[in-house]
Amino acid sequence: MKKVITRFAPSPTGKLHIGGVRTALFNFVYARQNNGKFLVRIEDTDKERSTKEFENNILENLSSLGLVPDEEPINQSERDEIYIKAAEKILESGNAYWCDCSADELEKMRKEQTALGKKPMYDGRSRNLGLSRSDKTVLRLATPENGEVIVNDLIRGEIRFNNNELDDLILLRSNGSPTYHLCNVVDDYEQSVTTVIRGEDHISNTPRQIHIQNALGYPSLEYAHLPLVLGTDKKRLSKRNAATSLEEYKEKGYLDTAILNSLARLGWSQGDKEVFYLDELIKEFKLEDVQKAGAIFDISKLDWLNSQHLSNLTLDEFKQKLKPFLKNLNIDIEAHLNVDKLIESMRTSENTLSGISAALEPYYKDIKMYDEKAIEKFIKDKSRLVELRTLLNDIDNWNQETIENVLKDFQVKNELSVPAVNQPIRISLVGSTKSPGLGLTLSIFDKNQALKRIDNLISHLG
RNA sequence: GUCCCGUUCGUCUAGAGGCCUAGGACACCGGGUUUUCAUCCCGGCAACAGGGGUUCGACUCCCCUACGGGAUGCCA
Repeated sequence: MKKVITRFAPSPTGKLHIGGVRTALFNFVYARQNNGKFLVRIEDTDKERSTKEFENNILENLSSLGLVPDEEPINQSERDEIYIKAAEKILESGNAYWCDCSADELEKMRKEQTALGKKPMYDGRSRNLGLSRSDKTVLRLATPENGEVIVNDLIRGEIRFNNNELDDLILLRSNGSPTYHLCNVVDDYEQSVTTVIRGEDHISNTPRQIHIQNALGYPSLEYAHLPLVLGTDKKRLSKRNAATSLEEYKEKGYLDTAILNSLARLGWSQGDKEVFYLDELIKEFKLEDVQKAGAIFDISKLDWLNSQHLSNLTLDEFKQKLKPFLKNLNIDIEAHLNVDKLIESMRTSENTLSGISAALEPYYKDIKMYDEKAIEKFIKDKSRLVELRTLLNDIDNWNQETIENVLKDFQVKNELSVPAVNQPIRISLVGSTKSPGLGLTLSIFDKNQALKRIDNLISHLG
């Protein structure tokens, strides 16, 4: 049995895309569960659109997710020689020919075909012309005209294509540079790739690539075409309908593990289990069980998954993850008297780290803005607040239990409703009516801070 | 247009001819806990695209239609 080798082959024409992450993940997991290798190959043959910046973004993000390739990634842009050699081999074997059709001519041809209701495709007009190489000729593969190619797909089974549906694709451009199909096939062979796991949008490329393999005498590969990740408009996820780059999700405060989890569950499931970590995926994932239909990426499921992954973190881990998000708000996470108590009581307040950070802001900084509606509803005049301040000021033993008892006594004695007592204090402390239990919230601040905040609200009321 | 792939609750999915009165999760709605918010717990709503076969029996198998997506580049 040959060692399984998978690869993720992005072209660096944009930041690491969430759909790309899923492709990489499935490649990684499949390699791991077969004790094989996971490779990354940068397909930067399009010199116009490829940038080093994007390449670095892809590589860095991949490794931050833990999808680390087992070998140093290679760049196709540095391997022209190998591809050209392969192209020459195909030419020598008689399976390729030079074609001098201009862009205009080809466009005209396609228009005519379309007008006749035919599939626009190169008609092979230069095939038997015996042209030789020039700066105006491209090298085309002589695709078999009859018969069919069968793609054996791990997810979809056999897919058949008639050879007469396939036109003679370009191997070498007129400037001599190799094209995607050639490079892709050659590198899969050169890197001993055994299994190609990629997006469904490549299905129709597969028979063409198989023809190149055949012309080169390469062994056949295993294929798995993944359903596409879709936006809510049912079209492939694009900037038009959602955040597409991994970076954007990280910046919003989604955990790597949660992102991976939600991507894995898109198109695949295992019983009733929803929460997965990478090691569990490696144990339980089955490529054959992947769904065939495209799947809409639902942010609310990610939100929930994120909350699950967040709650599975220890307090220390959680604080580490939160730290940079607070820093973005100019907050030093340790700059609070009761950091651990505060963070622990607030960690379920929102689903994302950025959301939690925002919710934490009033605990670290003075209240900039009070919820005026809440003030209107719960604070008729400041006299009660003044009264409560005195009450709290008299507490010597400043802890949650004592505070709660004092407030309860006051509330019962004066026959007041709980909100009538609690909400004014809460608004003083955090600016709104949202906070953990009041005794807990008060004890998170020290007595002086708490009284100060009450004073601030009193003076705000004027 | 042509070729290819697909189609179960709003969304992700379970379902390999009787186990389906179609299960779970998210979302949503209602209730409980917290007399705030969030968490948590309980409950509810909600789907086999349509039509033909095959079969004693079809979500499951076959065909057609419809719809959706992908591909049709000297992009990858």
